[in-house]
Amino acid sequence: MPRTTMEDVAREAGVSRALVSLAYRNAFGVSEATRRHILEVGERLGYVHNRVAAQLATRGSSALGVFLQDLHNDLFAGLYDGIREVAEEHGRELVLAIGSRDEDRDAASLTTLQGTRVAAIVAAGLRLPDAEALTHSARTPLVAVARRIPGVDSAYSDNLVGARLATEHLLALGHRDVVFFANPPADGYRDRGRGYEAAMAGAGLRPRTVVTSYAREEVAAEAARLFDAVDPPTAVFAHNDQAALGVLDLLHARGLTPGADVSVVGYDNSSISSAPGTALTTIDLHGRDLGRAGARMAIARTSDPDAAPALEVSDPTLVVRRTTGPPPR
Amino acid sequence: MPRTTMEDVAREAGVSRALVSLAYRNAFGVSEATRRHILEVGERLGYVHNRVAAQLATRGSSALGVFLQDLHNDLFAGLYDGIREVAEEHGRELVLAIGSRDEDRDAASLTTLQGTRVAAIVAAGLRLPDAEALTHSARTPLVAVARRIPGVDSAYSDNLVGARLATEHLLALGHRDVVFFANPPADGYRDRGRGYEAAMAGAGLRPRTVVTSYAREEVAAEAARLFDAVDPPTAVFAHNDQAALGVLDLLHARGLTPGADVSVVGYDNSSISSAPGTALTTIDLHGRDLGRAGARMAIARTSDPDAAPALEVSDPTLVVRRTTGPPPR
DNA sequence: TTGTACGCGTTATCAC
DNA sequence: GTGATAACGCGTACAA
Repeated sequence: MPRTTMEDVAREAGVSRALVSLAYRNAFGVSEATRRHILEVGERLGYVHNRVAAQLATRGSSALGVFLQDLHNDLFAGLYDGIREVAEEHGRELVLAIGSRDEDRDAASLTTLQGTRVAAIVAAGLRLPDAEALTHSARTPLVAVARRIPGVDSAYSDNLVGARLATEHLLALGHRDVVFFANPPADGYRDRGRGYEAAMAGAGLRPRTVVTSYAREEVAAEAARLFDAVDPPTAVFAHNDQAALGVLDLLHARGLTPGADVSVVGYDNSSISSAPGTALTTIDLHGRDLGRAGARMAIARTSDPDAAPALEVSDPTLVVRRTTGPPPR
Repeated sequence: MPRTTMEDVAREAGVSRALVSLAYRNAFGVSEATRRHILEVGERLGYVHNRVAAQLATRGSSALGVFLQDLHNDLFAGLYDGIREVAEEHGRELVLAIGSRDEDRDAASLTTLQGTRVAAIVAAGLRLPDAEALTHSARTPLVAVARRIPGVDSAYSDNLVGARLATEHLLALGHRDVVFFANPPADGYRDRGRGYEAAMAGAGLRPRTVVTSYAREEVAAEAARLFDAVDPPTAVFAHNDQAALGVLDLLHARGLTPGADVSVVGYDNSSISSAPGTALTTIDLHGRDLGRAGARMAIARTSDPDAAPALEVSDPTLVVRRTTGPPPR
C-alpha cells in the first residue's frame, strides 16, 4: 500500500497539487477556506508532508546539521541547548549526527550530514585533524564549536586560560606536585595541556602529564598506577569532568578524601560535578553560550559564504567546590 | 555556484549517470577499474552523494528514526548506544530528533521524523498520550522504548517491579515514612507510583506522594517544602536520578546526611548516581539492552508491518549504594 | 553499460 | 487575488 502523496490530497480535495503545496507551507495565495479544506482532507487521508521531496525540489534546505561528539558527556547537551535555541529563533530545522567511540567516524558523520544537503554544519567536539576539517568545510560551511580550527568559523572557549585558572588555583593552595591527566593528543585539544605547563613553568615547577582516554574506567586505572607509584602527586588536574570522575573513583577506592588528601580539578562544569556529594572543582566553559554563538555563526555564514573565517573566543571561569584544598602536611 | 551533481561526475568521467550511481553504492556491475576512476573523479570535483535525491528515488529509506526525550539525562545516552549498536549491525542509518522542555512538541518531532520517510521510529521517553502515539504509529511504525503503549510495539522495563524493589528496600531497612517524588502524571509513566503504593499498602503503611517536575532545581524546592514541614519523612523514593539529585541538593543545604539522616533512592542508574561521592542507591533498568531491544523490534516491524504489536518486558534491578540506611532513631 | 521513465514536491508562467 | 499547468531537481531502477 503506497503512501499517501500530495497528488492524492489534491485529487480528493478537488484542487491542484500546487495549491496543496502552498497550503501546507502557509504560503500566500491560498484563501483561508481552501487552506482549511485542504489540510482537513490531508489529515483525513493521513498525509504527512514529504520533506525529502520538498528538499529535493528546493535544492537543499535551510536546515543546520549538528554534530555532537558524545551523548554521555553532559557538556554536549548544554551546547545542543544553545544551538537549538538559536535555530528556533531563526526557524531553522536541525539534523543531528552523533560521534562514535572511534574518531575515524567523525568524517563519516560529516559526510552524512553533507549528504542531507544541510545549509551548514555546527560541529561540537570534532576530533578530526584540522586539515580534514578544512576539506569538509569547503563543501559545506562548517562551524567548529568548543574548538578552534584555523581557517574555519570557530566558537570556542580559551582553554589556555581555563587550564591556567585550574592550575594556578591549585598552586595558590600550596600544591607543588600537580599532575595533568591529558586527553589523547589531537588537533584542537592541546591548549589545556599548554595552559597547565605554562602555569607550572611560571611557578618554576616541573609539569607531569599522564595521557589517558575519555573513558572513566580507563582513567581510574591510570590513576591507580599513578597513586601506587613511589611519588604520588598531591593534586590532579583532569582534562574534563569525566576524567576527573575516574580519578575520584580511584581515590575513593584507596580511601583518600578529595580536597583533603588529594585535590582534583575537572573541566566542563557538567552536571555531575555539581552533585552535592561530588562537589567537583572545575572550569565552566559556558556551553550553552558557546552553542548559541556557533549556531549564530552558522546562520551568518549561510547568508555570506565568502566572508573571512569568523572567530569567537570566550573566557572560561573557575568554579571552586570541595575537591580542592591545601595539600596535606 | 550550483553544487556538483552526479551528472557532472558522469560527464567528466566519460560514463553514464547510471554507472556513477552504481559506483557510489558499491553495487555489482561496475568493473573495479571504472569504479575507482569514477570515485576519483567525484573526489576531485568535490561531489558528495546526495542522499535526498537518492531517498526520493527509492521512495523512502531504510533508515530508523530515533526520538530521545532529553539529552541531559544520561539514561537516554545509554538507550541510544543500544539502538545504534543494533542499527549498525543491520546497516541502518539513524535520524535523530530530540524532545523539548514542553512535551507538546513530542508530536512535532515525530511528524518531522515521519516527514523524512524513515522506515520506523524508535522513541525513547515519549511523553505523548497513548492515543496520540497510536495515531502516529498508524502512519509510520513506532516502537516505544522505556514505556509501554498499548497497541504499539514496546520494549520496556517493568516499573511496577522497580518501584516495588526500591520501596521494599527502604521498608526492609526499617523506614515507615517513605515519600514518593512523582513525575508529572502522564500516560505510560504511572507505574512507578503504583509500585510504590502497592509496596506501602502491602506493609500497611500510608503512601505519601509529592508531584514534582523533571528539573533538579524544582525538585529541590519541593523537597525544601517537605522537610521544612512538621512531619518530614525518613526516606524519599524519587521517580528518577535527576529528581533524586534535587533531593540530595536540599539535604545537603540542610546539613542532613543521605543514608544516615534521610535515605534516598533514585531510578535509572545514570552515571551521576555512581559518582563515588554521590553513591546513590537506585534502580537499574539496563538502558543499553532496552535500546537494543527497541531497535530490533523496529527492524522486525519493517519486514512484517502487519504482525501483532510486540512486547518485550525486562525486570530492573536494585543497585544499593550509600544513600540508604536504617532510619535515625 | 546505457537510456529513460519514474518519485514527489516546488516554482515560475498563465488564465480567470 | 485564486487557482491551474508544466518544467525542474537529482538520483534510482529496469529494460535494452
